Amino acid sequence: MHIVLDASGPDAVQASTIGDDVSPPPADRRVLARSELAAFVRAREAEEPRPRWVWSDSRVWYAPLLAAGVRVERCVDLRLCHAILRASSFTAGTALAAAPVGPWDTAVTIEQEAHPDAHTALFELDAPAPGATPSALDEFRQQQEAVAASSDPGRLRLLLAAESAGALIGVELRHAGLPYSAERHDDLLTELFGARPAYGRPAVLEALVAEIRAGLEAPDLNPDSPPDLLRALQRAGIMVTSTRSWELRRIEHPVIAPLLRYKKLSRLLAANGWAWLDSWVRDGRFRPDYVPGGVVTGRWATRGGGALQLPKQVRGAVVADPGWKLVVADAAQLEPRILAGLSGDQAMASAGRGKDLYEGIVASGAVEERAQAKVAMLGAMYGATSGESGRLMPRLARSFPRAVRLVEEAARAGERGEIVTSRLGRSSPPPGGSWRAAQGAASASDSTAADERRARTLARDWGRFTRNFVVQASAAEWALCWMAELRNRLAALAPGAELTDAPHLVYFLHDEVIVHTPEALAAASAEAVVAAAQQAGRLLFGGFPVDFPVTAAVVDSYAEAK
DNA sequence: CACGGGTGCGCG
DNA sequence: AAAGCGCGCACCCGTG
Repeated sequence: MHIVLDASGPDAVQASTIGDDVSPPPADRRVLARSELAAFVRAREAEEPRPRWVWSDSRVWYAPLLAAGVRVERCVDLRLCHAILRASSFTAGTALAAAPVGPWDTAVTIEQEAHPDAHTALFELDAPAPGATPSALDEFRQQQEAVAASSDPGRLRLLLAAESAGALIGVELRHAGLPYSAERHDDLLTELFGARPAYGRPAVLEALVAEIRAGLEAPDLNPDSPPDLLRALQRAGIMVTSTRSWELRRIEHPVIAPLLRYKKLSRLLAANGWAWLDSWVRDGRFRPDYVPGGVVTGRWATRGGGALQLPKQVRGAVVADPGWKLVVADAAQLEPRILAGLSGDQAMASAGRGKDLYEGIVASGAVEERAQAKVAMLGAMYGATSGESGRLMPRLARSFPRAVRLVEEAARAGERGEIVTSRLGRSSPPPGGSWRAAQGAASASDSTAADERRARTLARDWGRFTRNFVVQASAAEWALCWMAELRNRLAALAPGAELTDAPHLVYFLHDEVIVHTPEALAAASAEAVVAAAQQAGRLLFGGFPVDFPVTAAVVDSYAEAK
């Protein structure tokens, strides 16, 4: 059963109840005052079977519900599902895919323009004004039609359900927040920089700047300016072509040590210093703005707060509440395992049976050392052409021909300008106009060698993107299934409890999750994490025997895990 | 003064 | 060891 929510006025919501066959008119259709919505949803969630809520955008509809203490089990996030169905090769030729660009394609932009400050907007966002967005019911019907007419309705249904679950989780993560000790963070900063300065650089950084200026005999040097710094280095006889740390690290010169130290410290201060603490941590919680589906591959993005770049250096400030624990879990070698499943490569799957896939590759005899196995796998998935990684490719291809063939074919398709598709049906965007123009110019009768070189470079670049897309996008699908399963299992550990009174997800990082749980349920939460990973593997790859081991550490602080 | 591209570095 | 995928963010600097 579905209940479709539509804004039907500034203060009114229309709720239409429809069955699994979405074509007949709604069995029930009612208009509610917005103030009645939370109670209505709460009541429906208490009945069996629970409905699947169908709405335009989970951030708009779900955040106020959560704020009112109401959780939902399932939804359809029409905006996210629309984006998938528009682009998927599975739905090519359906009415939805063929329709001209419409409001469902631009909804995000409209919201962003109306509410540029997403940080505060989350809880203030209103449902789209009537007329701004066409009927959710109509859109839902068109989406169902597209799925039914697609080449693989089963996989697409799973993808849409997982994507929608992700949308709910994104809102819940923001609502719960990551338990974060501002005090510990402040202690760390104070230890590194001294007391917080009222303005300007902390004394520690100022001293390093003085040391660097003296060492390079450049009294006015601004070490934050790469061109300025590069000139000063070269004047001092240090022949580097950039100011990147890894390049500087190879130079022997007394100025290098303070310079590298300055770079490391100033980076930490700029990205996660006191200013970051002030804007993003409040009441013991870090609340970043997650954007499910924000990356072309279906990975999540973040807007503000930099949640997906939380440096290892500060993870000690992520601490469980008293009487609570963190379950920190990550999927071991997720992407190579995904590749094994995608390609049906039995040899690679068996290399990954048990714990460490890279050790398994060594045991298979393809390479001698774990580090080689890792660099070779990454090279295969990213399209390395040179260096150690490039040299190892033939050996990898000999031992794992199916896996390597799959990524090679994805790369060739991209080079031809074709789209590629993930396990469950997310397709890559086609290359843009300038890409096509460059290919056209290279094959024209009057093309120059430069035209051809440029076209070839662009084609190879795009091939590396599509090569990686099939793996990264499928891994993102696995992660969504993992989290969706986990969310259900955690909810079952404490039926009826409010989100933050029971074990709940507080962090997600591509192949890693953190659960915040009362101590008594920590072991059960850790088991749920592991079981959910196995279920995700079955959802994506059915009976194909590829393992997805996850480590699940029960800890007080994020820094204690691995 | 705002904006956009480039650089560098944090994460997976 | 430092190229090969996907990001976000701070900062610099040139341009309008």
